Amino acid sequence: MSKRKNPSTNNNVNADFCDFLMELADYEKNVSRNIHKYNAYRKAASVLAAHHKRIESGQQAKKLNGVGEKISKKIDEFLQTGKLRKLENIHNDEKAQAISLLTRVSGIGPVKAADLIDKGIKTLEDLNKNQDLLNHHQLIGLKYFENFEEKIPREEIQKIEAIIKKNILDLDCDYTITICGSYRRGASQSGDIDVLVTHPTMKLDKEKIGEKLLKEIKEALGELIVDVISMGATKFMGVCRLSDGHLNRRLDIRLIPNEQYHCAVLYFTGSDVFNKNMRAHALEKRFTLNEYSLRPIGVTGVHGQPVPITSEEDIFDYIDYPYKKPEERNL
DNA sequence: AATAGTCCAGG
DNA sequence: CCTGGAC
Repeated sequence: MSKRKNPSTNNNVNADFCDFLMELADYEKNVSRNIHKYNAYRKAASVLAAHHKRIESGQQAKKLNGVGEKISKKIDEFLQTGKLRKLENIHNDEKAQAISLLTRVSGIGPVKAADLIDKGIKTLEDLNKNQDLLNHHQLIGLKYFENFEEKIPREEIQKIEAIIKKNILDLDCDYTITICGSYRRGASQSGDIDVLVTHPTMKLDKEKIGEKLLKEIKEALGELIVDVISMGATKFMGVCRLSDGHLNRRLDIRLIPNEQYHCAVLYFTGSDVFNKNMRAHALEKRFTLNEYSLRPIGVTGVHGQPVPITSEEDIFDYIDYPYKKPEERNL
């Protein structure tokens, strides 16, 4: 997923509130470094986005779970004046603006951004002149700054998918490959490409095998891969590009042990809200569901052994949850 | 009190 | 080992 994220904005009658709340959220995370305020603003934005009636007053908003006194007052101020003093101040604060810019570079977080600004580095040009201060990931983030903020059209991912599948299956036809994320849910564009791979020899007990397989896979993709951000035993993070006329795209590849593949595909397909709902339902049925497994919870509260899963549908069946196709998981 | 938890880089 | 950052 890309670094810039906004709450589902199609036909959202409260979008203007959500916009300023999300901006305040980013400010709290990146500048104030207050993760709890960040979460609070995001929660308020998401509950407002889900509310299909236009909010007419702070008092109305306050009835929603996640909106308290402070945000309610901000909504009143925004309704009355069309702006927020707090946000105006932030816009006029040079340092805050510089941090907001620098943290848009992949690999630069709030700590690194503050450190750079202490050294007088505030713009992308400054970064370009001081590349010695950046690690490998940050250099790639800078190199592809504009590309990484562009959405990827579905048709392009389809082409990349075909190449990835062909190359990996040529290597060994026993691989199973699934592109997850919003692409699997049918989205017309996505922020990045998230590939899950498994192989019959990838068993839970023998972990060692992963490093070799992942390197082989990366090599097999050849010139599709234009940069590597990180590469471990189970996860590759990098950059890919189709040969002509295309942008550089974020690509992640994860090697998953066999036993966990369907749970991982479910998890990485999302959406976040869908996962949360499904996990809550699992709990009601006394199961615990995560990215790795589905396990029963005994009467004593002890987690049992993972249930054997042979398909994504299995997971739904076990917990009596009506099966939803990936396209129906866009919550 | 606040969502969780893991992977990888780098020091 | 720990921290930062991404997911």
